[in-house]
Amino acid sequence: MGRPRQRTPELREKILDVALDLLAVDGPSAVTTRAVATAAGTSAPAIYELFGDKSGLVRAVFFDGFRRLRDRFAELPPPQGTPADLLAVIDAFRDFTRENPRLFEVMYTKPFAVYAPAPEERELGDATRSAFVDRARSLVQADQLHGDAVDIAHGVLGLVVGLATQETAGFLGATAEDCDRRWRGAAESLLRGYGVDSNA
Amino acid sequence: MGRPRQRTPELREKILDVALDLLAVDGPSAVTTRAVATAAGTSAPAIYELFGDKSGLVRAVFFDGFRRLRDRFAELPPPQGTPADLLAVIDAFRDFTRENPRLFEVMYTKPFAVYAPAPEERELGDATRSAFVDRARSLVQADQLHGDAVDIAHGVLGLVVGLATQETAGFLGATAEDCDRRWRGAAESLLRGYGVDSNA
DNA sequence: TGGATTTTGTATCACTGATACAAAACTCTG
DNA sequence: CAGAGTTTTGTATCAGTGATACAAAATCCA
Repeated sequence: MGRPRQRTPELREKILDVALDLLAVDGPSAVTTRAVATAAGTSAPAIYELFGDKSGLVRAVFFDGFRRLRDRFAELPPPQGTPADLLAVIDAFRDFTRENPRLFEVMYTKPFAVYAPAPEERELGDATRSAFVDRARSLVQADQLHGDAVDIAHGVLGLVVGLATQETAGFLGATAEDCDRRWRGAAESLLRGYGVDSNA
Repeated sequence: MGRPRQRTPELREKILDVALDLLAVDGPSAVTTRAVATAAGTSAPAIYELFGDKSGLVRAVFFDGFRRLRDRFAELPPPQGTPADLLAVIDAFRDFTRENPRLFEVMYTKPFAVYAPAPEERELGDATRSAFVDRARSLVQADQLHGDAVDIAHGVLGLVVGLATQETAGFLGATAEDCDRRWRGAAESLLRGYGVDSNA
């Protein structure tokens, strides 16, 4: 008995969808509690009941971004045991950041002052690591790359995060050809460098 | 005649110093117009007279960051014509980001919703490019690296921005040794990879 | 000393995140 | 079927932010 509930898990998803949409279209400054609530057909306090506070909403966006990225990686063809396996992950990562630049920024930079992921949140949400680490490990075991697989994965992730940051900000190059060439050259060079046994 | 001026270029510098300090100590959310003005011994409208608006203040912080980074690069020993020249720039860049993590974020990510550098501002403020590009060009001419020097510089810059982003956020590694090893491994591998003539 | 002039800081606005609480919406009993 | 009882919701409000109009302050000169 009592007034029927409207602040359901379904409304939570609706709010999250609206937040993702506002973020993608008009950027972080458009994601205000009032704007999100109104566009979702409810009022601001619903966000606080369903997400705790605004940082909870941004956190949900953050996790959803990593879920989508994981789905993207899951569509990749099975690894063949060559460095091209890692190049495929790099390409998929880049495609994702070009299609979802604001979402990428929420995941890897901190456009919202109210939310910075704690290390454990980062690990939970980070689907990236395993895609990189698993392939790096296979390649190290196959003697195609040399060094610690986790170190290599962090290096590759560092490169792609940096290139994507520069590209989404418009500073990687003026033309698509410039950006393509720089992505490809850097990715191939890094893997080539990891392929050399520096202790040999 | 009239009331003596207080909103002088000296006060502008004072305000900028205060903003840099508040940013470094308490992060972007501590840089409010009131807090900066009070700490500088003036009132909020002075900021608007001297900087236009808050994004103007953040822009000044942005430029000051690149000035400091350029000074850091200027202290580097003269290039010797080996890939170690670029490794030295990479090390100096990393040192800078570890000593000024919030400032680095203002320069390369967008922690303030109100300010994103326009491409021409980025080029003006970017002392990074020439330090990387000049050395890359020398190494390409000396046949130590292969490819376009500007492309290589963008690739190296991408790597260091990404690694620094991850490190300042605490996601590059749990210990200093982890971070050191991953920086070194990635930097050396990338340069090693650029050293191979992929068209040969 | 007091008018004229320039500069400053206070008071205020719109908007944001956040929340208290009265109105709304429903169930069930007498 | 009226209305008490219960639960939920959205409105009204608060403090803090970026921004600005304008009265008060501070000076100079007649």
